[in-house]
Amino acid sequence: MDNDQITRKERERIWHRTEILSKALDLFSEKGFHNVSMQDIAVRSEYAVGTLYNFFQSKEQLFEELRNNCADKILHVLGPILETDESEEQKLRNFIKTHSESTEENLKFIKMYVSAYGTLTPTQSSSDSDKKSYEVKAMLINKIKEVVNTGIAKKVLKPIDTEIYVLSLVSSLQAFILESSKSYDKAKVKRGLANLESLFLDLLISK
Amino acid sequence: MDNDQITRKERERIWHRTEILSKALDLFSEKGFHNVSMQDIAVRSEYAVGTLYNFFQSKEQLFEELRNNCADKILHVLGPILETDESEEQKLRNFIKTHSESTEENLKFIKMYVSAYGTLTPTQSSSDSDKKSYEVKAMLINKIKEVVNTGIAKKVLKPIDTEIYVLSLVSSLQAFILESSKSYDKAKVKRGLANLESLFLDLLISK
DNA sequence: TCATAATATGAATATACATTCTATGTTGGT
DNA sequence: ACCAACATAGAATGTATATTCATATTATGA
Repeated sequence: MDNDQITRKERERIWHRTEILSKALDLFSEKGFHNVSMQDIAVRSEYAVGTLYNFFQSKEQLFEELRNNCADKILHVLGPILETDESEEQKLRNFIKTHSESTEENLKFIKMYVSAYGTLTPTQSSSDSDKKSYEVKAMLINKIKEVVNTGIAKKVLKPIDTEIYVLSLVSSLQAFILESSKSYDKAKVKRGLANLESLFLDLLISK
Repeated sequence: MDNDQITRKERERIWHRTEILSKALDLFSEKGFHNVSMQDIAVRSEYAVGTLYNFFQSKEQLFEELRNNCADKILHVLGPILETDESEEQKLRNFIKTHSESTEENLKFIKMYVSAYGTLTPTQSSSDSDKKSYEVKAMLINKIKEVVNTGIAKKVLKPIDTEIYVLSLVSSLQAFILESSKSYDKAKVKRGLANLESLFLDLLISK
């Protein structure tokens, strides 16, 4: 129980927290923020309502934590892909492909986010607690723009309107992921993403 | 006051109804379904809360009516564009271009819808009252698919995965409209749509 | 002008939660 | 086994807001 090592109690507490977060995420992604009550979360996570408040200040705060986790995870998975030393073309291909793996995990986040705020495309910062996940999204979008712009500057990609291209790419990926969540079929998702890839890459590569 | 002509009273009643609907639409599109109270609608429309219930059974039902109006309007504007006797290419171009006119009007609907359900892309019928607007959207998407497929069959368009193409086109248009709603600048919207048009048409036309 | 019907009103009621609080269990050290 | 310290429980409280309803206002036509 010395002070630089975490106690079992602390470990358990953290574990319980993540359990609650995980069940809450399931619920939020199924029904959306407003249609999930603390009661619901309590039942699903097999804790009492009061107990939830030992872990989280409020429903808002619980939700916010999920949102931030989400942002972190997405940035962590997708960010590095755009920073390798491969060609711009390859970076973009990898970026799109990766969505088939991160989908199962991130789908819930996407759904949750979308169900609460309506869109994943950055909008005027809805509330204020929103900030972090908003920044993360903006950051990611900027990285993609950068890759495309660099490619264009190097003349390995066709010159196009980067703004529109990236908006289109990102929204298409999101729509696709939401769409595939209906009937989850890994093979189908792979195929769809491959098609999306050739769709969007054809635009950038002169044959 | 004979029975086949509408009385002034009835006309007024209808007018009052649409006034309420219009103000409610403003509110819903600004803040989303859950963040607007009947009180809010009453104040904005300059009626008392109780009066609203003379016109609508419930908040839900009021919202549902707006949703259906929305679906009808969209279908009415965009449907015919896909049914002219122009070339498939031209139909698609017109479809995209038309978004710059219908934007101001439809933006509110889109925002309202999105703020309540998270996406405009058809998903599994969320509730059940959703049915109509769901069907309308599916119908529209099918029409676009048909146009693309016909074009491909006639060999005037390049063969691609229609499913993905249409999903991508529609979601990009929506994202773009939401995006442009931030800073409303008609010229910019036109330019953006022109770029989207060439983006998506390039994919279908072999130079 | 008055009686009646139709509308509109907003205070009162009902309901659905978020949040708090006290009682009850549980754990780990002695 | 006993005692803190801590964790859990779920009933009680407070609040926001959808919905109702008794009353007031207005319109209609004799």
